[in-house]
Amino acid sequence: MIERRDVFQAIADPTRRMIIQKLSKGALNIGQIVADSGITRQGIAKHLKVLSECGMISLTQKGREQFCEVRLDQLDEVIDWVNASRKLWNQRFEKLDKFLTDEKTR
Amino acid sequence: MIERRDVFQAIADPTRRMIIQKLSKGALNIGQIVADSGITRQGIAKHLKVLSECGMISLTQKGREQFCEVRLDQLDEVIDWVNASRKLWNQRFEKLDKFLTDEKTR
DNA sequence: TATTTGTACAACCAAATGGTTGTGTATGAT
DNA sequence: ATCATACACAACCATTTGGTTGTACAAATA
Repeated sequence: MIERRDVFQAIADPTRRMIIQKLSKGALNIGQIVADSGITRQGIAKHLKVLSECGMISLTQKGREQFCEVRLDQLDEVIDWVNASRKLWNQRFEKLDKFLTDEKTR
Repeated sequence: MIERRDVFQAIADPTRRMIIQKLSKGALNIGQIVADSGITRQGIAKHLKVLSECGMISLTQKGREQFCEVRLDQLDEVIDWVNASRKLWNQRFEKLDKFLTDEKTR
């Protein structure tokens, strides 16, 4: 089990998805993310570390506060993968179709 | 840590993504999935269990063979979540825009 | 019938995960 | 100067994860 750190893993955890949704509404400091989350600041910090390592968020120091901004373009990788799977799925019977067409016209 | 079993977790693992891609080209039995995967049949079986519990694949007994078929429509949930996040992101400055417009027309 | 094939089940393992508490340390406000 | 705030770092913990080996068994095939 190598430590994987990619967007798929980033969005695998419900708490991290919650964080992403919160940040989608605008940048927040850590305390604001913690508020009403039901888990400790340290717990949130760990999730932020993961999100940061995946390039899903960027952090900016501002006085004693740390502002988090989400980078939603990273989610393109997920969309791309899903679309690739669907493309394969749609092409799945093309070979058979081609074979049957050839059969008929031969 | 409650045992989560959802589509996000299903696609979090690279091996499971590989399985989904393989199955996107058409149904396969377990042996065919194992071939060239680099991991043991038992390892694959565990991943198939997860995918099955997430509703990502359906299994059909056929003699002594077990055929796996992928259910790509389950991925809609992922697409929906990504789109929802992006919508929030786009709406993020609407309130501010509205405020500025009101300011100007007052 | 004997053997190979396709699979299932159980136990085991190290590492990762998702939390916690406890402590220290800057920064900003009173 | 004091105190509250916002955070970082470390240690700890139970559970999950992603594999492995080993054993057993039913279905095809020779």
